Amino acid sequence: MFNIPVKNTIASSAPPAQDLSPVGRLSKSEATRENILNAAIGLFRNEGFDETTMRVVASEAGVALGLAYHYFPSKEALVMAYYERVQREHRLIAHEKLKQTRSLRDRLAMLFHTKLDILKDDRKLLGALFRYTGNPDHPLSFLGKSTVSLRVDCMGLFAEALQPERLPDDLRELLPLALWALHMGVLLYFLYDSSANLKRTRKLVDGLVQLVVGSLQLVKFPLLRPVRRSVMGLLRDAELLQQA
Amino acid sequence: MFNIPVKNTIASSAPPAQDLSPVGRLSKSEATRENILNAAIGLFRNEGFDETTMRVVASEAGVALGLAYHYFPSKEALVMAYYERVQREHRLIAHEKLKQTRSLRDRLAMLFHTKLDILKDDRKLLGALFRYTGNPDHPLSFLGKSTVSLRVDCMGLFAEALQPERLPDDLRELLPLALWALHMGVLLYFLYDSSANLKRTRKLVDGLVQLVVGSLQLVKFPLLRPVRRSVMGLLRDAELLQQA
DNA sequence: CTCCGCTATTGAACACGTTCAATATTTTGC
DNA sequence: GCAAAATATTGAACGTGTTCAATAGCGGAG
Repeated sequence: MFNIPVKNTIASSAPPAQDLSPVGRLSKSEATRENILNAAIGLFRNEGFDETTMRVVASEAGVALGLAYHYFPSKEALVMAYYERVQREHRLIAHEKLKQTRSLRDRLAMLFHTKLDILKDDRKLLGALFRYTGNPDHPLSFLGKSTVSLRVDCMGLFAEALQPERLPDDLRELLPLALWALHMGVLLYFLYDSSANLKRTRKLVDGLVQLVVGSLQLVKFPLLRPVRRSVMGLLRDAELLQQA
Repeated sequence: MFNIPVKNTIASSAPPAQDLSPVGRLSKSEATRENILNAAIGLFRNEGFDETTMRVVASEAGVALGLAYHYFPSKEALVMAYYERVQREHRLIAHEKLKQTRSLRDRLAMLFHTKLDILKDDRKLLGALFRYTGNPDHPLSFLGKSTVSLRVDCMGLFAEALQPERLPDDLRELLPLALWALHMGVLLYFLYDSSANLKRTRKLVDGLVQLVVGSLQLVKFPLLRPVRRSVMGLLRDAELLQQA
């Protein structure tokens, strides 16, 4: 179900045909799409998501209302497209920095902090992402089936950060999921953080990472293997982890 | 701030003129409100939240569209009113059962399971509650300021369940919040649980409760006091717990 | 009883997200 | 080059949540 973080490496190694034709390397259709998305992101950022109407998005992008719906099935889909960009950028930045970071603690902290760097001015955008949390079947639920790839992508980064550590297999399977969940919690906290420059969120991240790394030492202890087994069993039964 | 379930008792102790006139002990205005709410809940349950229009709610309740908005500021407010009912019912049932339940494990499990009993057919309703998770300032955000009393109420039940246990002070302060958060997580899991009769959610609850009670034994261990202190400090800094 | 103020109630109007049939433009097959 | 198929683009129309000015009904003061 997951472990597909190689996808784009494949794509970038085999350049497609339209690479030369229109502006830059984007086809006209792709350019229009970007246009609309950029207009939307800018407006959402400045005016807020609810305050921005699709009519204004379209007119800001210089196209008709209907065209926005040709490229994006709904207003929230624009936010999801934004988040896909965020994720892509996060992967690019983080993947690079992971190589240069020695300790697990620093690697994890870096992953959290770079994500916050990307999102820091986009609270209003991020908030809209949570709108379908309670609608399991909605294509934009960030817990739903159709957003698997986003989760996998993020978990892949955490797995990479854990790579050099000596870890029992069960933890290596469990931790990316746990860290992804923690990371979602941090994003939620960030949305509610009114302190200047995300001071509180940053501090929380440092504390949590410290705690995670500390607990990890404890949990790796072989004596606790049966406890880990029962937790893994619980999560497998709940289908939060793949069946062994 | 809370503990105000006496409102109508006051009304009935100083009998005004309408005491006999309408149904039960409800004033006409209260009856209309209940009418609209009941119509809404029924429709949400059967047709779904998004599928139900306010016009249908109003006509089902036998009133004009505008009147629904006189009693409820928005469509989602109907769901919040529903959830307040749920919470009240949960308190009534659980408070009673808490007295008859001996072990902590059983008390916690009972709290979770009775809540699920109440909600089991209302997935579609519950889902709408999560709609404003990402809007900190929205009055219906279940993490926001205006819904404090709901959280306090729920945490109170957990505190009550922990009452007879011998616990260090910090844990007594921390656990209700932690259990509330866990309980929200379980509700979210429930929304995504497609197994028959919530089988998976029930099993998850039992496993989690077991895990919580088990960990509690471990965490109570005096040797771990410094760890607890640092966690408490982290949560206080994050203002997730009140300043000491 | 009558007038006044208050609440309950109405329904038309508005703005917005979304749909869709129609039109313009580009691409493809020959 | 040209017809045809595919794609891009338009904007009017629809349904829905929400607002609000206007009306009805009721309870109490004089």
